[in-house]
Amino acid sequence: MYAKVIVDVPARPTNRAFDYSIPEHMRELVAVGSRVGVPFGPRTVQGFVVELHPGTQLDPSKVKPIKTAMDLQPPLTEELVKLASWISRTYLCHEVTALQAMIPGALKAKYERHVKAAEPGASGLLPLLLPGQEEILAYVRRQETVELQSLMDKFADDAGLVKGLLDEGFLVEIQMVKDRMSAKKALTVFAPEDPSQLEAWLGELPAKAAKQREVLEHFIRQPEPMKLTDLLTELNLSAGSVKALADRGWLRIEEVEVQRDPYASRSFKPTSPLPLTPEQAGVYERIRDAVLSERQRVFLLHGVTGSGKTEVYLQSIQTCLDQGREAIVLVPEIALTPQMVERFKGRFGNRVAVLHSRLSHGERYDEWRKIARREVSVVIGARSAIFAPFTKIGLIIIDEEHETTYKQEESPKYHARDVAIARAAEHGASVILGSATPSLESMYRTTNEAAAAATPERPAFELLSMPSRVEGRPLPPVRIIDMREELKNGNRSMFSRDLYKAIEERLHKKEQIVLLLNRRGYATFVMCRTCGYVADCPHCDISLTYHQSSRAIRCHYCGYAERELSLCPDCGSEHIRHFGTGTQRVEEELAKLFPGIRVIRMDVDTTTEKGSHEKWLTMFGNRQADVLLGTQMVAKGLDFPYVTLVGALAADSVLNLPDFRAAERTFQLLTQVAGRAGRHQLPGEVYVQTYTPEHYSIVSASRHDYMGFMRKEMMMRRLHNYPPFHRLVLITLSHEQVQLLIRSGEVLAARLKELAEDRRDQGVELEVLGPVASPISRIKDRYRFQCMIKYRGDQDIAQIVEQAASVLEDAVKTQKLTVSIDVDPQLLM
DNA sequence: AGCACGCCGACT
DNA sequence: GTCGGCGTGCTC
Ligand SMILES: [Zn+2]
Ligand SMILES: [Zn+2]
Repeated sequence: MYAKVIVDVPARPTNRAFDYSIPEHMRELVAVGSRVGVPFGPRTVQGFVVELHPGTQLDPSKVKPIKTAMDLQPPLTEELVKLASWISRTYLCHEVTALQAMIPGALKAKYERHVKAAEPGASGLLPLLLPGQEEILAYVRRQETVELQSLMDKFADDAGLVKGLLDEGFLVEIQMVKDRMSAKKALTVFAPEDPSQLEAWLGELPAKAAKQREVLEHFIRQPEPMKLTDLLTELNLSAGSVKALADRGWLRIEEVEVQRDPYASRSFKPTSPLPLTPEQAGVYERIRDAVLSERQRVFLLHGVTGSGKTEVYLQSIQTCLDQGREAIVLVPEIALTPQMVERFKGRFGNRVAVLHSRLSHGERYDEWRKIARREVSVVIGARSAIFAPFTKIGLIIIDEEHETTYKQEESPKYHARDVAIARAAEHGASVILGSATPSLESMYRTTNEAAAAATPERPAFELLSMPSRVEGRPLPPVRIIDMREELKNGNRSMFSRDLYKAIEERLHKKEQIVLLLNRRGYATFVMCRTCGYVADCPHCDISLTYHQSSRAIRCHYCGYAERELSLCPDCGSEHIRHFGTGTQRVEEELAKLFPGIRVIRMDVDTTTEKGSHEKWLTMFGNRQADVLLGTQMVAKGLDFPYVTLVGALAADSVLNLPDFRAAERTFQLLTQVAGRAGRHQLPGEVYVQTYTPEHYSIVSASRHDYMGFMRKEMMMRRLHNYPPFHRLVLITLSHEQVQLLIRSGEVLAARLKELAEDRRDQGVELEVLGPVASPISRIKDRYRFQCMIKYRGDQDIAQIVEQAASVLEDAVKTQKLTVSIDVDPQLLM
């Protein structure tokens, strides 16, 4: 038997399967999707088995055997292996990178090189050792095996001697491929199955063995096995007494694999399906029928905030589970709060696994294993949960589908929405894309125009709408405030007079306020007030940001840091201003304007600590503060019944960015934050401060008019050939020398145009923009240039891009040029 | 990506 | 004459 293996060497020439023979004793352990250790040239690397064959095309004597089988059960299903290949072709990444993205971090390869001393005389030579080598050899003999790196470190001055010992065979190398996961084991105490036995033994105990008595009594009360550490703390004992009982053979202590359940300590109130409104019921029935049909269907569910999408999700999942199939729910990381988890655990109990980045390696692995072992049938998680190794998926839900976090910024640069659709095709599953502000890309695919161009790979979407709020409360009125007028009237503060009054009123009535400040345009920086000098990173084309906590200024891209300045390096002035985050400034101003105001500030500075995000929200929910002030992150999350005022302080700060999605982002953010006000009994109000009050994204958001915004924005996009009408591929090149970079960029652009021209008769038509300098033109001393390709979405141009990029292969190899390809980029940086 | 093999400059 | 520089090419 032979296995085709994708090796863990992410490079162009190795981006293909290599054949290995499967030793007889490994037959049972090697399957499609297993990880294996294989010899690759002079070293040993990890690989993924992607195919099994009875024979090989190669000269069998050239084929080496697999060295180690790393899994008892393959961590990837055949479907996921196939999906990895699709991802690598679609997003132009190495296949192994796609495979790696599908397994939990704990299983990522770790390479260790160990050495041991050769058997004496094995080399057949009299040991002709250099001075010092004998010492090294003796050290290794004492340790039996030593990790090569630690040996090199220990004898750092004589690294050459170590190398010599290796070359001459006095030391032999053992290469190991490991993963970071050693299943966590805990000593567990077991009582005999017959509890009456324990009572009998109780009598046999010497009177003074009080502690041992306690242990036996415990197991009479609770015969279930218990972790030793838990037992010791509960009964306040030392291990000796338990050990003594085990020595008598009365109790058994064994190492048992533990599963960490991060939610074990929480109890979830079981909930039952709620009655649906006619609107919800109509939507639910469409989804139910699709799930039951077991065919791929994609729904775009446009539901205003508060329209009760979650209940529709829950009941649709129930349908899917009743059918014996599984469900995946994706939620933006920031919205994956305990409250959100609770809604799913409350309904489906321990059939739910939760995957998110705040779990430790081990916790994540445990949740993942519950999925792999089919102990659960629902997964809720952030982007990468789309790779849950289920085998019978019936439903995939992507909540807040417009969120950019569903696009991975590192390779593989996949979009979870597209991966979901690909998996749904394979499983005959339905996909629900839910949002109050659907992305234009998704909306476009519900149109007749898109339906006409639909392919199995890019199916049309079906639009479902939930335009009314469940509790019937209207969306809050939104007031646009023209900050130019304020300026004219001499108000230079961040608060307009109207917003000021509104805040004052809420404070008086003891109601709560949410204030939003987009981060862009209010970034932190350091400036000399005398000469205007701004501290820039010496390695990147970006200003340094001020970190109040460490009193340092640092670069967000390369980590370069220096102490805060006291003198201007240019003019020597002492008038240096360290601008904190925008929110920090707002906080200061609030304190000045409203003495005694209680403000919770949520931004990158205050939410880095694990769990802090939730802590602040809980505090605010308990009315321990008057104002919740923050960036994007306050736009999401909980319902706060006492919030009656929402203020967007600089609504247009995103609009000024050179990004064709700026209007869409602005609209989404304003709509989302407006949904925070007046969700319960008390009526709410929203104030939007802006310097561009006439902009359609702001006007439409103030009217809660998604369709109006969407039509206008569609027109703009069509006019400029932007997505969703055309698709984009962004190719970014980086190198230390600008000249080489420009030359490479030009070669690439020319090659792209040439290849497109060659295929003109096959309907290929693409526009190549650039090369131009990237918006951030230098990072870590490397300059960056980019080419943008625009093309009609019905073409498959991946192969052309791939081929064109290969002309740079030489420069990549010999000159350290880097090429990064982003298909359907979300950020044009 | 690594790592070995192989062919030219400045050292004992 | 040799040590080591990194260009070139391969890995089942
Ligand atoms: Zn200055
Ligand atoms: Zn930098």
